[in-house]
Amino acid sequence: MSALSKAGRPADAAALFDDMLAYGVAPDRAAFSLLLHIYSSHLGLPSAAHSVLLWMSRLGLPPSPIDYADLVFSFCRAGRLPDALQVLDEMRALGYPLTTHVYAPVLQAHCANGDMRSADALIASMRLSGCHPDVVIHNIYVHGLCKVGDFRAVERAIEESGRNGWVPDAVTYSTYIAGLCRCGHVEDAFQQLEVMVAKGLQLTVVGLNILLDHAAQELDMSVGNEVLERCEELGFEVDVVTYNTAMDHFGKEMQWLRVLKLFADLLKKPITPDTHTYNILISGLCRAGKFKLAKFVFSCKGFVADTVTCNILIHEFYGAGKEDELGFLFSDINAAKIVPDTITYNTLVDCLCRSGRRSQAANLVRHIDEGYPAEPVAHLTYWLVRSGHVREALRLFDDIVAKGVALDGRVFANVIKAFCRKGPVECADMTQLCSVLDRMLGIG
DNA sequence: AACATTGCGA
Repeated sequence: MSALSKAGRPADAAALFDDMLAYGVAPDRAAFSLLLHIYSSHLGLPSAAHSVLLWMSRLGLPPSPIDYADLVFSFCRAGRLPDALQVLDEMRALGYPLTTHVYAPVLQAHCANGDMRSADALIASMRLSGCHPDVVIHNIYVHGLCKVGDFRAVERAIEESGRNGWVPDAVTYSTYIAGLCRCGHVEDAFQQLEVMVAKGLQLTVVGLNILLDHAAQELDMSVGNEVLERCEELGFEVDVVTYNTAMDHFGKEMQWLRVLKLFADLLKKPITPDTHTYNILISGLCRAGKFKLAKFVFSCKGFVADTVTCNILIHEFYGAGKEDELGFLFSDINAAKIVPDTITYNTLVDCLCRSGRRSQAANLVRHIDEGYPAEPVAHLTYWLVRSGHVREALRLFDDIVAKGVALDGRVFANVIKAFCRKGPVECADMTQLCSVLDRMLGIG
């Protein structure tokens, strides 16, 4: 079981436990612990893990503190905070030690909920119970503060770190810098970069990529053509994402030659392009009108297309009126077993509607998945209303309701958006809008 | 136990 789970086959490992029972071999404490770990950490099934815990207790094999910690982690990751807190209480009742490892996922869950009051309370209770919050605990906390945009509190936490017995590390500052970027405070982010460098700390590669990404949006990237070389001069580690980010920005500015040059540079370095790289390249080539070259890249050896590649190509080829050339794509989709996602369907609906093929789009939406998934329906509705076919939209709603599918809020939002887009000129539409909204609210 | 950036649709 251990070997299978380490080889990335947790489901097979769990099945092996059943085999063991079937052959009459009685599991010992270690076997139960392993099964619990597989359910909680590898398969993300906290309820199953919990039943293993009850099962072994009943057999007189007391679960260890590590088993309980696994369970806490698993409930937190599944977003089941109340269950996690209950397990925590059981641990307290049993007199098991509550370590930072046990508290970390709970704190993480509070932060993910944006509930910083509970996060503060948890850290305070850790101190009271004699479990000193360490760097990792504070890094989780800082991430939570960044998420809610409370940068003053981040400053305060770092300032008080000495008194509270922890030392901010590269993760602390990388988290802080990424958070500042996400809120558009790129200037402040660079200031923190200086602070951390002065302390002898190096930004993580991911942190660097985030900073570059946001800096490129603010600064004039076209001047900073040699940004990547400058990075390497400064000793920053550059990876494939760094190149992808730069290529994407030049692509958005329609500087196709620069995109190609960066791609060529990348190939010369010991950096391997990934699917993102090729997708950025393909979308850039299409937008530059180089469809033949895009097709060539698609068929290159070593490039594995994914759903996004297909979404890009569908969008671009339809936009250029070249949809009959998409045959190469569909033969490849079947070969690679690429599964269309909701964006694929949304894109197809948009493309069909844009070229006036409303009934084809309606037919598609009717047959996706179980029928009438929310997002493609919302896209179809948007186009029907925008092109003045409100009656068709109403008929669509009837079909959906008749099939027993509920009208999603996203459909509702797109109806309003489409009417707004039409503008105040067509006053007659106002009564139409009201009748559609009444229908959706079930009062018309 | 922690930080997560790049590609598609409206």
